Amino acid sequence: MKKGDRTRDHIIMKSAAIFNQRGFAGTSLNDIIADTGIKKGGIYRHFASKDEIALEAYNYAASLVTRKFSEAVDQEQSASGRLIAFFRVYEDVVHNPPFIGGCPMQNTAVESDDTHSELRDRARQGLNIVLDMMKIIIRDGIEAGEFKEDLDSDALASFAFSLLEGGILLSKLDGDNKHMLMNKTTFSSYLQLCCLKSPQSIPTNLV
Amino acid sequence: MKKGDRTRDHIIMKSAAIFNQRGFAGTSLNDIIADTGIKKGGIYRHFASKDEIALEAYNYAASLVTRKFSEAVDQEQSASGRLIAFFRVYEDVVHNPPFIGGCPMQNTAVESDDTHSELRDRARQGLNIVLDMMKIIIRDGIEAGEFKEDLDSDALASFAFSLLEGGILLSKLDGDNKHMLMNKTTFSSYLQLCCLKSPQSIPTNLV
DNA sequence: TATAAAAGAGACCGATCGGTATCTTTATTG
DNA sequence: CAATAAAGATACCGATCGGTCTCTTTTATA
Repeated sequence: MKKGDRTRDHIIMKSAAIFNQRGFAGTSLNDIIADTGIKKGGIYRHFASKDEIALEAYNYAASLVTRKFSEAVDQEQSASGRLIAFFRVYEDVVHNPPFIGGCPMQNTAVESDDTHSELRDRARQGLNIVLDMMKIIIRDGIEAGEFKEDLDSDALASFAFSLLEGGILLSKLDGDNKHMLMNKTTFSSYLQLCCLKSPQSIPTNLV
Repeated sequence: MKKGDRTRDHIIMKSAAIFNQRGFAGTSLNDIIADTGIKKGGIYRHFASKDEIALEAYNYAASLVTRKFSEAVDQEQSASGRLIAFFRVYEDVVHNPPFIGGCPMQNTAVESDDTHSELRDRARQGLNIVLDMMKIIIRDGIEAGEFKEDLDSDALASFAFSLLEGGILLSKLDGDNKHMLMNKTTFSSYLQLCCLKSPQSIPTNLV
């Protein structure tokens, strides 16, 4: 690996942390210069524009969080355990998030929604990656007989992911992990009471 | 009402729409000048700084959404109906949100989380206002015998609001209201199956 | 309606924005 | 180790940033 490639990676990693905390518009090249210790001429040797840095930075942060999701999911055997694993990744979002600044998809989505179509598209990709992970887990759970057969995998995936992202929002804003933890608990009981086939399942005449 | 006060309100209303779409850092005074038709000198006669405009703009947008929440809640009699009413306000978040640009609390929270403490404090106030509204509804529902007595009002309020905010995030990013609608449906069935006391309540030995 | 006060336009301020061109230094490779 | 290519620093660019000042116009009041 050449020197230049290492520098490029260094810039991406550092700027990802800044972008994820201050946003695209809220981050200036001087911020990146200050954090990387590399002057403007050095930075622009590796990137054509601020946009290119931001796109690469998002990819880096998002793939890192996705990897942590995968690792947490792989530690669980049951489908419900795997769904709840996503919450474990963010259980200390206030002081120890999987990536500094919180969820890259959330931060990027909210800012770029009405402003930066390229970044928004990346965030949309990230959304679909996580939703697909969840849907596969749910369908596997149905096939394995853990979940009820008429379970709507799309609805449950959106439900779980919304709850996760909403919990991140509330806990970060409040400076207290309690919202995340309560959501995890409530979601867990929802899975047991409404999604499991047996033996904790509720009578079918009530569904 | 004097001319100046009307102008001030006009600036607040217009800039609230811009800030809620492009964010604080992503909005320049020239954007506000372009949208209001008032030149810089005219604007700075009514506000001391861009920060002051943003704070007033947030107050305006947030109070408007809060009013729509109240109106929707007031149309329902049951506690579960009132909780679901919050979702109705955002049911067409993609094309017809209660305020252009989406949820002001969400947009402000995500951007100002690590950058602008004054704006973050306003967003935090907004969070607590909505959570308190929900908690009151839930406690009233318990007292009225609609909800089970051991229901955790804090947990259910965080749960409902997280789901709402997460649904807004997913639907806006995806450009499709389906996430919001699915969340509303799933949450509705959760209320019926896990929160109602009777007659739809589930057997107590399963709770 | 005269007059003072309020409101707004327009020019201007230094600082910073993203980005480029040139020159020096550092790695890489024959 | 020499030659060359890669990498990075420095200085600079025009544009725009938030904000101020002065002067004109409009509004409200006596």
